Amino acid sequence: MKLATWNVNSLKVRLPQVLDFLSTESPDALCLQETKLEDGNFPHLEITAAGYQTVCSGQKTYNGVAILSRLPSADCVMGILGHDDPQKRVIAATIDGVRVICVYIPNGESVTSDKYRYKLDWLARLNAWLKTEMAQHSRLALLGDYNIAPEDRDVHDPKVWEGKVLFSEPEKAAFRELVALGLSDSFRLFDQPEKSYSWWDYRTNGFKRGLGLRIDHVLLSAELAKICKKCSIDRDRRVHDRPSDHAPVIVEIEV
DNA sequence: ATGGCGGCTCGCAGCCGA
Repeated sequence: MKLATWNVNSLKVRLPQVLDFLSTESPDALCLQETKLEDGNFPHLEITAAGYQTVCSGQKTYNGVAILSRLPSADCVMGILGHDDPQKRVIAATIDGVRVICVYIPNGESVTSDKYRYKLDWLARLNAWLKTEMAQHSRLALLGDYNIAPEDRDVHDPKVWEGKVLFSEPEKAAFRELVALGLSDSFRLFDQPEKSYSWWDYRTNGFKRGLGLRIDHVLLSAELAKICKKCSIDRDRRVHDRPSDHAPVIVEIEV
């Protein structure tokens, strides 16, 4: 089974690139973030024609998540249970016996922002909800844009980023608390190239300069981690004409 | 080097992302 996650930064703009990804990678499931589309405008025709079914939870302008899958999905849940949040950031579904949870964790803006407090509160709510999801599903994958670089090696210059949003201690602690639920960062189960990142800032011409962060992750439950065979970042997608600022992350599991 | 980009909108300027 191949699972992938990609913050597309507008599905309207990136649809041709998503269709190309589906045809060349043939993932069993693809989690999308920042679709920026209301559900009524979701490109179901094109996705269906590519051989994929969709569950989506979107809104215009901001946020929006979706899971595309070859096989039908079951028990779809939108949002964090008990958290009445107008921002569409979570969708979960069971696909071929695997609980696939797609998340777009808030950005936080800066450590002094109200949005940063919202981010930390949101992460605590996610953690609490995941406990119940994990109790029900031994095969569980949490994929998405976490907006957290968990370790020094995930940041092009840890000194520059020290204490800043995406790399502050409370955010890293929240990431470790997710791992402490019994999840594994699939990327670090394997040897990886140095300077492996999943996001590069458009504004600083970050991609060409190699200035990136690894903030898109696939966390796997113990049962999936022990049969995970590969995790990679598809950085070549960032070279494309009109690329998303994020690259896809792909995992292969022997299911 | 937090913007210089690139997406969005009851749009042509201002917002937000990370």
